[in-house]
Amino acid sequence: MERRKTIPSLVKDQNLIKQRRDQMIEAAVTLFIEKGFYKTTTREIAAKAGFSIGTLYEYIRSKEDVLYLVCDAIHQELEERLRQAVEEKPTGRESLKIAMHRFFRLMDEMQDRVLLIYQEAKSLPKETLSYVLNREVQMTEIFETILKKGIEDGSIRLEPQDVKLIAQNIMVLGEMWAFRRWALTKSFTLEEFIEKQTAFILSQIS
Amino acid sequence: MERRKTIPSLVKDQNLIKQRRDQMIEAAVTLFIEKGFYKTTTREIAAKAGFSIGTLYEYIRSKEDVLYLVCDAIHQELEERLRQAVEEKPTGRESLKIAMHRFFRLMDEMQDRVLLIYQEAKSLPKETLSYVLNREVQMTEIFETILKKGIEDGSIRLEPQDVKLIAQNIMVLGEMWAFRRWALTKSFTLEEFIEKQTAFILSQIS
Amino acid sequence: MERRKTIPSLVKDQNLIKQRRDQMIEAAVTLFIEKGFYKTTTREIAAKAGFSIGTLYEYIRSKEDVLYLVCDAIHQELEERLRQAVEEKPTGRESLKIAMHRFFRLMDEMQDRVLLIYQEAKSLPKETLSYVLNREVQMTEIFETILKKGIEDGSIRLEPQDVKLIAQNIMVLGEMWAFRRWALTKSFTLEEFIEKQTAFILSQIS
Amino acid sequence: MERRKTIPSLVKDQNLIKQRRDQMIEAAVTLFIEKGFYKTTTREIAAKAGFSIGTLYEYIRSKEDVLYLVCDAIHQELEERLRQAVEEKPTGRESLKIAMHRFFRLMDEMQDRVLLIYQEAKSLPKETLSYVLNREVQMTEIFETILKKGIEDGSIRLEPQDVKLIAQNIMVLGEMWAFRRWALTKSFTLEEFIEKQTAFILSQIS
DNA sequence: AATGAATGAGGGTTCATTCAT
DNA sequence: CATGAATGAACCCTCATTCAT
Repeated sequence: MERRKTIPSLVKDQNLIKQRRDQMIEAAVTLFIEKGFYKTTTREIAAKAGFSIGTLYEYIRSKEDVLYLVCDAIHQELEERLRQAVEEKPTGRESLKIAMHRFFRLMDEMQDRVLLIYQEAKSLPKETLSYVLNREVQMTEIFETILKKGIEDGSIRLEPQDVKLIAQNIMVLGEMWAFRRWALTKSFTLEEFIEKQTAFILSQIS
Repeated sequence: MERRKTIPSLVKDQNLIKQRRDQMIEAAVTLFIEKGFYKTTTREIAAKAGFSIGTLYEYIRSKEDVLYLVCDAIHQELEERLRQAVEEKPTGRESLKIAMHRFFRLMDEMQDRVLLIYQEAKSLPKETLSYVLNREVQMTEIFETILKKGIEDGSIRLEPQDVKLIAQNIMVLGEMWAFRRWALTKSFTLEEFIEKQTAFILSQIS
Repeated sequence: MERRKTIPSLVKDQNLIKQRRDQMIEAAVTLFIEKGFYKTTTREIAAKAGFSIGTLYEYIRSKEDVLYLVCDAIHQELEERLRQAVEEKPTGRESLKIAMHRFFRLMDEMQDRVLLIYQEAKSLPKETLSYVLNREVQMTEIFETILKKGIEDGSIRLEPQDVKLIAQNIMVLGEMWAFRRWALTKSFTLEEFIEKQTAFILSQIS
Repeated sequence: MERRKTIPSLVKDQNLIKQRRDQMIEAAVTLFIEKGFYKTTTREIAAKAGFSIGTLYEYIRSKEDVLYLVCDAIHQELEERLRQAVEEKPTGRESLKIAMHRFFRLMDEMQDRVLLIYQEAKSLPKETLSYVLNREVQMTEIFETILKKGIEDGSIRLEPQDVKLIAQNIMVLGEMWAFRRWALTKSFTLEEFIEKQTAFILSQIS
């Protein structure tokens, strides 16, 4: 499995690296969402981050590094918050219900950033890209784990070979809210959407 | 509703415009898939299309026009082929089944181009973008129509207010194959995927 | 003395040449006044003249040829109308008075075109430029002739060696109305201006 | 009144901005005189100024900015040197005499640059153009002031409403030497020209 | 460690001119 | 004689990256 890439920096102080990179990620996220990766200049990122272009390049090697840091940070947050949402409930089925609700709300809250990674990640160098895709897999695995638990405890009825597919379906239906909110909000509120999609999935696995 | 944009050309002969634009679309599709919109130069497009950069600009005003033409052409093909796939079957349920099968295979065949429009359309000027999004809506409406027919003839059981959601779910599950094939093919063949997803949707409307 | 240049044409029919060139001069004058020589394209000239770019190049060899034709036409008109204005009066002094009045009014009427030749003529190829400058000389000579006549008939008192200078002063004061009308009209009407400047010149030759 | 435009620069160091812009103005003046604004490329300006094209654009936003800087610098020098030439003499009449002499010599010395602003200023964007025209007005006002002083101290006899006209006549007769030197030098030396024109003007206001 | 001036390859676009029809 | 599609050199400008201070 692809592991997290370490972006080299000319600066030694690890705390400083973290601090400066956090600044630049925050700046870049805003700018990338607003104008996209290609139309954002490194100068703009540096300016918004509050330091000079020279300093920017002390902490990264290329503009693509910023994109990687941004994608990584978003995925990080996404995954972290999804994991927090996975509460231990008596049954896998209950866990799944809660997890899906949380996940869907997460997609709503982080809509811009979700869109960002899906639209700009392709601009990453091939090697780095595969790492980012792997984050996807890991997130899906969270649902796989819940599903398996449910199968074991009997609260979920599902062929083992279909676990992956259902997990991916959940992911996709969640991302759907981020991608198609402009169309969906015409007919549903977020809560209605969640209710229905959760019901659909659950009906699948009874 | 946004209607199709007409891109002005310096050339008057409509047949020639169609011919040259077809050439340039074909060239651009290949290049955009390979390296993305921003990393493709207008010169490369012209060269691959078989004419000079000057000629390219006789038929478009800007690079963004090429992107629009490309997105439009892909959507056009997508929609056309989807409509062809919608056969008249005795029941709406049967129609849906066939349509979904065809649609999923279409997503497989046109994977690259589907990815392309989803990743690059955002680079279109705002106004043009809304036209492209509208094509999405129109495609979804094809499934809505089938669903409604099925409700009427009793072969599909579904609350009318959920028609739109199910239609969108179908679309999303189809696009899923284009977006996540790299992950899905590890577990399923296209046919298995189709079988399962169709069953998933049908189980929801029985 | 530089003589009028003949611009070669691929077309043989002299009447047609005159007709087409008149069309293109009229179009070009408007466009050059509006946007200047460099910002006007040959395509625009052809379009405004009512024929195709191909046809344009049947009657000239280069864009500079159009500029020459335009400058020549304006000078032609200028000189012609100035000569018409030079009436035979009993004394040179009277002739001068009338001629100046007419000349100043001419500068008012043809302001745009006068400005045009003074601002764009410099873009002519060197050789052609000297011909255009020569038209200036010829116009000045009109006033020289009148002055000399006045000296002879005693109505004008002026050292012969100063004839050229006074003639040029008259020209310059006239062109002044074309160049500085934006400032002059704040203080004077055309008639006031003429009155005063004529008096100014006449007072010098009494 | 239009005030001086500030051209933004990406560089912050004000001294550096002045230094680099001086270099670029010097280079541009030479080139513009030689080949005109449109036939001079930004690369040529950068090269002649001694830096790269990238550096050029650190100090200006567009080629037109260079033209503005050039026009501004020439006008600046023109006005400065004209003001220096305006010595305090006992009478306005004496002041005027001296000022005209100096002004005419200035026109001789700066002939090329005077021609340059008169022929290329029109290519400035409208807004900027009006600022440049205003410099003209300010220069004319120098002569207006002297004339008024002469009227007050009785050394100049002139209707107040004609002050502006005479001031402009002086300007025009001076510029005449710049514009028509090619014709005038056939008959006069600079000193003769000055002598005669000064006498003409003075005879007007006695 | 931070700065920001300098660089120049490279991109999108224009437009005078040609030439086959 | 007229047309207008094709050409490509050349232009202006951008911006990621470097490096001396």
